Amino acid sequence: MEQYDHKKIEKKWQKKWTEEGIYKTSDESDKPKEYVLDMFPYPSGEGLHVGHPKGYIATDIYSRYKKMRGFNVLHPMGWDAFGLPAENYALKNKVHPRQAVEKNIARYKEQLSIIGFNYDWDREINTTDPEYYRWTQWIFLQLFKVGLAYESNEPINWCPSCKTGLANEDLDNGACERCGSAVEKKRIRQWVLRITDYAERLLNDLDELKEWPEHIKELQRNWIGKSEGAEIDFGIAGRDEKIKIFTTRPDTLFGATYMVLAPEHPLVLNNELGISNYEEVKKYIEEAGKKTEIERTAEGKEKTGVELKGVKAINPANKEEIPIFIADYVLADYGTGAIMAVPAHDERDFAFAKKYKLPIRMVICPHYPAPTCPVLDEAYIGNGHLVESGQFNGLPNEDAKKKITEFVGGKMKTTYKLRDWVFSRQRYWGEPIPLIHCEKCGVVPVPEKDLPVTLPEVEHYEPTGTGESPLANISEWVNVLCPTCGGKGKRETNTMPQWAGSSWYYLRYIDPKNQDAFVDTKKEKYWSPVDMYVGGAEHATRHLIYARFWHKFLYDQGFVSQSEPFMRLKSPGLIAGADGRKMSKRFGNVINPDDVVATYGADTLRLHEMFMGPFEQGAAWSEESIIGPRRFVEKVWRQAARIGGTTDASLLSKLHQAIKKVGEGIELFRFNTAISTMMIFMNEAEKSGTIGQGEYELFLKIVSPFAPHAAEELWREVLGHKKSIHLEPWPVYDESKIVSEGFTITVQVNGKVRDTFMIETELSEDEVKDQALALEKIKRWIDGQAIKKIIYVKNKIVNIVV
RNA sequence: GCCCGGAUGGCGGAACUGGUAUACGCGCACGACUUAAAAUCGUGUCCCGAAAGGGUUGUGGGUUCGAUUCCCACUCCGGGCACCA
Repeated sequence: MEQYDHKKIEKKWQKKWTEEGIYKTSDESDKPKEYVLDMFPYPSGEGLHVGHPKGYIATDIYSRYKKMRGFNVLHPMGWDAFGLPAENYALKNKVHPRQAVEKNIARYKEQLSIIGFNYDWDREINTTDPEYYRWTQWIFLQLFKVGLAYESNEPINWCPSCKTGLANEDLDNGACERCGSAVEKKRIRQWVLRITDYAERLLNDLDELKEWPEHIKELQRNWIGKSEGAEIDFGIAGRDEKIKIFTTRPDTLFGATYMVLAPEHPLVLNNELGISNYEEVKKYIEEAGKKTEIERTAEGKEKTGVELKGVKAINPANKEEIPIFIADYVLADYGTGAIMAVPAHDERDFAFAKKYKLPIRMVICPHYPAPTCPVLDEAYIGNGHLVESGQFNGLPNEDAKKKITEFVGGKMKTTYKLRDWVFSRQRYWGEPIPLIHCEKCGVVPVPEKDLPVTLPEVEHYEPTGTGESPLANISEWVNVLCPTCGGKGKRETNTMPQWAGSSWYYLRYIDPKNQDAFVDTKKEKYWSPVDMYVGGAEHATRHLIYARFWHKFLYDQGFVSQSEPFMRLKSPGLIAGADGRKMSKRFGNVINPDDVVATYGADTLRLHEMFMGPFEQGAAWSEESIIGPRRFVEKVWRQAARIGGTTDASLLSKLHQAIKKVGEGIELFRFNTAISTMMIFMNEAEKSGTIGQGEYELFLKIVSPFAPHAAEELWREVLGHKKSIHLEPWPVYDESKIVSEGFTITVQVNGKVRDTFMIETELSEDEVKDQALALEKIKRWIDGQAIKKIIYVKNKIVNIVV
């Protein structure tokens, strides 16, 4: 038998598996289905580093295992290729984004293929393929039809020097990352999706996702940020206008000693209140407008504000006239953009009141009845009973919330942090939004039969400088006839964000070539939902919320059969560079999987990444320890030459333990311990010398998901099997073969281990205790002291308390 | 500031529902094979101690016959969110 040489076998089998089509998925099967999905990558120009495949290796092992367990498995891969990264890469390298994407995809695919993944490439999808984005556009039209898409003027980050909109990500401390100019807010016409209509369901249905990690669900809950409170109108002294505020603490209304509006509050912007110091106010508004969100929200920032002179608000609870301020710590787009300030019971209001010497009135006392209310040196935000609150005095504050709200004619109201989803970009490289602006009919959807609205070829795909998409410059594309009235119309020139294509791609894999529908209903019913979804935790809030939103919408429209898309979710911990920092070209710590495969082989890379530690935990790359998994593969290889005779009972026992534990480990994504179990078996096998062929084959099968190439080579070339090991059933372990070699009883005195002894078979409690007490060492430790009690844990421990 | 993780030998980590802490791997040391080296195999490897024994899972307390595991307080590290009324 030849020596193990990964270079001789890995490419060979990858080719053969493709030729034999062993990874083809059938839509018709009596088997139960299992849909195993990776978050698809966007093919950047940098190529894969060694951290990227971690999740793919896990799903590869998992899906191979599920196939062996008799499931019909769907395990596809594709490309999320629209969006800024691809566009920026193209701009930088002076090629068309399409060409850049094609090149990068080819590179990614090659890199993935040499690791030996079992994707069904017949189902490959690409979000930039018109046959794909046709359906992305179609889904948008369905949203539009029911009123979930609307136009609105939304603020964006605008770099006045580059003349382009910037994502938060492209900001460097409030300035443009590229040119360093201060970034402004600019309002621009945008398409927005009403995701907030789904806030309550997106929140509640998290409870049904039993197999999602709790911390990811928590992230989503915080992102949705439900809070229950009240909306209350404050009058303005001597005027008819009212100012609506939102508060979660209507119980503290009597303690409201001033009011704060966001600088962008419409009543202030339009100077509708007769403010006497408007010049000063205007200046503050301008200052606030210049600041980025980052500056406005910096930690521990001193509160600033300006009083609106000549105007007073009326506290509706006690009719007191109170001053009104504007301050940038109040945000225009949360709640109503106005608050009542209760300095005694809110930390921010407290800090502000101290600075501007405003009255602080305590209306909730922790101890009731309090002889006097203590002087506060910080806000009291806890519970208590009401004081100085008229007829509500003495009520527990929780009970007072509703009562006070009703008393002043307010209403209880739920708000969410979640904001509607700004769904347009003024960029070239995205799906065109399939709408036409008609002079007569307004906004008209492109008829479904005319989809896709394809991206036209342009000479310049750089941003235009006007804030409009480059598509706006192509008049022959923009000017069209209105599909409704036949009159003059103009195409919408905004494109969709990268999130669009990734919000439904998992459905397209089910039926990737369907020309008549985004997915066939029957196939969708069979494959949905995704059973196992693996991808980075950085997508916990955005991608996973957007996809859940679209899925629920499609469910409501009757297009899909399940209300949630992803049943089980796992996030791989990040693989950092050897220096402990994030792998990045910038730090020069990037390890390319191609190099690792060339040196050690794909099987070793796969084992190593899974053996590094718990799957969901991060780890630094270490080239030093990869030799361990490599030695393991070599041991398995060498053992094939020692097949013959029989397998002794102890090795047989280890084998069945391994079958059991490896299966459980894969199910639970505990690959590191699964691998150590296999190593233990191999060590034992080496010691015993020979192994029966049947037993060796069983072991090869459990190794095969981890090291598919070596296992296949041994199975077919060395052992002479005709069909692939990857089509074999998973071995059934035999509990009776897992023979125990007796039990080691630990004897403790007062909880400290003093001795151990073996019992061959299970004995009665009294017999074990007698044996323990008879031990010489134990006798010495007890040394005539009175035994208070003896605790016995079956087959494990005797603890003698003296 | 808030939320979520985490802290175990020289290093990565293991320990099922509270029951012998340090499995497995790396590294290191010694030995076998070899003229030699590599590879491989074997033995050892938490700390103190000659031994008996004692100590040890970030720190300090608690519950328990018994705590890496449960509870309280704190320190440090990683991630997320951020003046959300």
